[in-house]
Amino acid sequence: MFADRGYEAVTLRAIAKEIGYTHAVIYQHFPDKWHILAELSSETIGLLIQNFDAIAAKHPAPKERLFATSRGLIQFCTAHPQQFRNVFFGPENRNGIRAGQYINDIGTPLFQRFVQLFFDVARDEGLPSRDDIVVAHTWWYTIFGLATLMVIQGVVPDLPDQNLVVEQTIATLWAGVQVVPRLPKRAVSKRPGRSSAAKQ
Amino acid sequence: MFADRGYEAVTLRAIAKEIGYTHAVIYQHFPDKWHILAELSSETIGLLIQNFDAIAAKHPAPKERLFATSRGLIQFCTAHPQQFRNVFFGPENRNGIRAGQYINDIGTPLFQRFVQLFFDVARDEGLPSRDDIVVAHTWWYTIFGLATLMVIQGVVPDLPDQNLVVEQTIATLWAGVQVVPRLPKRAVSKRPGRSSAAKQ
DNA sequence: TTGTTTTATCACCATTGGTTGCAAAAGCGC
DNA sequence: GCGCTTTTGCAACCAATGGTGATAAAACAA
Repeated sequence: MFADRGYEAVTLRAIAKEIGYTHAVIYQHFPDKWHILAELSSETIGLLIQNFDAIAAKHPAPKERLFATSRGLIQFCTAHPQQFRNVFFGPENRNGIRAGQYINDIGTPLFQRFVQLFFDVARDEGLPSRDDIVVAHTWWYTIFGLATLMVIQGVVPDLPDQNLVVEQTIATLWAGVQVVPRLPKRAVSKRPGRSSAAKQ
Repeated sequence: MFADRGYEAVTLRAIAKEIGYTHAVIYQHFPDKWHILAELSSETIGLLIQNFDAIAAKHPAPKERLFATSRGLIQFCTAHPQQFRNVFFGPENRNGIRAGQYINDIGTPLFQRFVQLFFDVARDEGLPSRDDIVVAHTWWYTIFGLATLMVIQGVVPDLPDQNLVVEQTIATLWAGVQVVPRLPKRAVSKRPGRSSAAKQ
């Protein structure tokens, strides 16, 4: 129901009616509404990890594994857009924690798997990188960010064929990491402009 | 107040108290709570465009303009994280429209500016691209997605220096677009796996 | 049959977004 | 100043929501 109508639109009484109970009974299983979403989010991330592992298992060559899992992540997100939104961009509990953060114990392994995968690629392909961990972040952020934008509508209008953008992104990333330019050690704050570097 | 505490946490009565009125008075100026956010979002996007133009004006060389506006977008987003979230990931109105979509008339110019900028870069630098518009999307999505992940906490744990990731991303993108590999025309659906290509 | 624990419900609460009718106030022509 | 209209603000109210006991029914154990 959360996936169909969104978290806010689903009322506890509606859930109760769906399962043939009164809404009060739900509080014997969950401390509050938010924890229902947290439970579901945990399952979603579990599926995401399963998906990641299944794809990785099919591709022994690291480079192909990197490509396939990157595509797989995006496919998974666009296949379950509302779940993805609920997990990472959904409501916060009274402590300002989102479900994705709350179950970070589960989410972290996914990211760590990816970092390991990228290290494998760097070794196997002899990538000329020095800061592999930063480059790994770059790749991951790019893919994850792309998945996000494809799931959340209205950020960018008139997007062409999504698959094309995904492939172009991966191809561009790959071309980029093969060169992996030395960072220019640029000083952002060199210009005496007004306040920048706000860090929230 | 929305920027401080978040949309849901701010009650209309709290707003009314802040301005020294009753909450009923607000409905003489806005049809509902959501439209207050829409109005503020409109201002936010206006600032974003101003910011974009100001940065662009300072950099006559297209390549530097591309770099500077890319950094500027991310800086703006991380400097106003809650506004950014409210605009693009905030609540939907009863028609399922987010503020960012609602004021798309304002948001679209920003994207179009960027596309034009990228075309300038491609011409000026003699980029070997064929599908400039797709590559432009790629760059834009990557930067925008990166900004998103830096604003929404909890998606990726243990991020290293944010500035480093930004610079690495831009450098990688730049290295990539200078090569701009021919897309492999990969057939995602070649493998007979189960349902993919879900398009929401 | 007893006593105990689980399960579900009903009635209730405070708060929220939103509406309505009415009175005070502000404008305005004179 | 006076009478009239329009604007502005408010108190009271509404329905719905998340959440909370007190209590009764059911299940279980002896």
